[in-house]
Amino acid sequence: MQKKRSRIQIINQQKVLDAGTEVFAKYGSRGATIDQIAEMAGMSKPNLLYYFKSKKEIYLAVLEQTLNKWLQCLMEWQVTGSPEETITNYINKKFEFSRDHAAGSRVFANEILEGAPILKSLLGEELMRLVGEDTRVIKGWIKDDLIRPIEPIHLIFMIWAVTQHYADFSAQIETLTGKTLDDEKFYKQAKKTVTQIILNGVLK
Amino acid sequence: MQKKRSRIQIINQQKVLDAGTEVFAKYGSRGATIDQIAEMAGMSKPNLLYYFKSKKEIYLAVLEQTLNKWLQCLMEWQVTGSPEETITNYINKKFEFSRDHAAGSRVFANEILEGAPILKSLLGEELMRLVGEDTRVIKGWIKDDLIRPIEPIHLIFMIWAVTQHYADFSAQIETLTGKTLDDEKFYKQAKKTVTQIILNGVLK
DNA sequence: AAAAAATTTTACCGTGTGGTAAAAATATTT
DNA sequence: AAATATTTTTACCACACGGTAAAATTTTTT
Repeated sequence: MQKKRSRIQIINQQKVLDAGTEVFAKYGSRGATIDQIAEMAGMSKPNLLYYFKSKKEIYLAVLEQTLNKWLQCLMEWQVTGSPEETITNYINKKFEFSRDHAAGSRVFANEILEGAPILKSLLGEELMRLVGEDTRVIKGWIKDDLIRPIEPIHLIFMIWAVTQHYADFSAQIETLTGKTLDDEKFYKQAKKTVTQIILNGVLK
Repeated sequence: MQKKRSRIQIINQQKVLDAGTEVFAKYGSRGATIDQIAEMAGMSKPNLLYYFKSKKEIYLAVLEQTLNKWLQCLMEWQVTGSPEETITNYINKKFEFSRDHAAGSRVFANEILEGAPILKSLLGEELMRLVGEDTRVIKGWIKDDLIRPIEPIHLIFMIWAVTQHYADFSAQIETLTGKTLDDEKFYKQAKKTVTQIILNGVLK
């Protein structure tokens, strides 16, 4: 039986989550410090610890928040129409996520680089199930002769890899192109090229 | 005028670089600790600091070692034959790198997530030049009507993204498939699927 | 307006971490 | 074998970092 969160609580907890996302995205759960997060959130360290009682608790909350958004993204697509439509839609969603939750994507990247100790248990079955579904859909397409015979899991990885790349490695991309996904024109160009190559790559 | 490095020096410096690569790969330059590196290298912290006088120095040495291997990989390919041959060869080389230098790839990933403060200056021009060359080659192919008209830079990013994904996110890949690139069969399957999709994606 | 509850600040503490000094031990050269 | 140079260990130090206690302040309720 939880008491209703006060106005200030709601605001400040979100401030901490936002700041935490930025800092964890850059330095990972180990490299990030409470002081950094507190400063970015615009409050003193003890004040921050009034809302989250430890660094680990902030990290877990950040991971969970990001996770929910990510899972939602993965589930939002539908096998409504043709493979072409479905894949296009899937890539769209993933690109949108990379643009709108770049920091979150990087928090994930850091967590996985650390061996995914938390994500493994947080995601566990859930992701396996989702990937299983996707694999089955793709296998169906192959059986129905709608796409070339490829190993489904690697197509999924390809799409994840490429879309996440634009979020996770934006620092590199920016040095090389001067652009990020925030640049509308660049965003569309990247999405178009990737979609084109993957579609032509798998469609018969 | 450097004095000749002793037998023990050569062995132990390499031990530190190897251990450093592993630890920095997991926790990044900030999250990694000298103690961790020393333990993994099988020596005491002061002993390690006898060979490298600071954490930063270890990190720079690790980055540089990895960078050289990576640049070599990027330069090893040749525009000898057809786009098909060339791209296949390029993907091959990148996959090989991901398998044989997975930890190094992760060190890079961490560095870029941190904003690439060191890599930016270490790579600077070099990478720009290399990418510029690749871009020009691809543009040539398009002009000669050998491949579809795509935006070259995104094709390059795609290949980097996918190949690096298998090294950087191997923890995730392992939970989902139970395999890594060390598994010969999985390695070949991944390479084959990725090559197939990209070739079909760009070839006319 | 007074009382109660929630929030923020100040002043800390123990531990982890980067790094050093100097003695002890080991290798190498003479 | 003695002398010298190199390597390793022991014993530290200062500061960063995670976290706490309690007083001071602000907000909300009565």
